Amino acid sequence: MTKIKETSTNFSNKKALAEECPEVYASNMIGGQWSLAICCYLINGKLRFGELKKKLENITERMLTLQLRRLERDKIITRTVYAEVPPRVEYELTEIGYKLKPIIEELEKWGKLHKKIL
Amino acid sequence: MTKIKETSTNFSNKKALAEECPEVYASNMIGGQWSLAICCYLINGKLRFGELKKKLENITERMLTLQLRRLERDKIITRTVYAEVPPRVEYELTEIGYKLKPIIEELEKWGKLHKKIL
DNA sequence: CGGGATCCCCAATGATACTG
DNA sequence: CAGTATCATTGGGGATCCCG
Repeated sequence: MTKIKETSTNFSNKKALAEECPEVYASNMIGGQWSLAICCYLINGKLRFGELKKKLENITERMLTLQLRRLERDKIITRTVYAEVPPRVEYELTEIGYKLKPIIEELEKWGKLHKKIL
Repeated sequence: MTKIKETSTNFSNKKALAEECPEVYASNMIGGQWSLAICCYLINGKLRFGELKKKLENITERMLTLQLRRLERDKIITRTVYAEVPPRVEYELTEIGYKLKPIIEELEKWGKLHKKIL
């Protein structure tokens, strides 16, 4: 069993801030790393490990595994293992995971806006 | 003059992803680190360096400076220096910086939701 | 196929001291 | 007050190999 650190991302002392500040808390949950990209792809439905890896092109298997485990631990995605040969593992957003959609949409809008003023 | 690295956050190869994916791009801009927290405080109006430092309690001056410089470079905040003694420097969100508000609001909603299911 | 285990490096951050 | 400079540290993430 892989040891997962307590924190979602690397917040040294932002922990205290996150406690009282839901937006910072949320940002710590899905900000940075690959979490958001993974959620973006999963928002259209479940995907297998290999499919995610393909979509994320440059991610290493190690990283993908770590990120998925984090998201699973934080109840944002579910992991379903099928007892087959070869193995099949599917990842899907949880109910609250799907609720990230408005955030993603707003991020998308803003991202497009910001690119223009580059 | 402090050298600021090219990247907004630490995206190794997420760069490619961010190019075609505005939401990931946006997440790279404000996700992680202290960026979002800073924007949260500035959304209510301009603040001085010391005021930000106070609100962010645990941040070091060095870190705060770095984050502010990044945000300034990315046109999310403006930095105004007043030629006074003692010095006064104010930080304020730019137009596009203020447009982060919907994102922050959605993050806040989701954060509160997620805390409940802990 | 979908990982786990190890080794290792460097970029991000902390700590401390100094300054216009 | 609002930084800058320098050194020390650490853990995030890459590379590689192995497994059920």
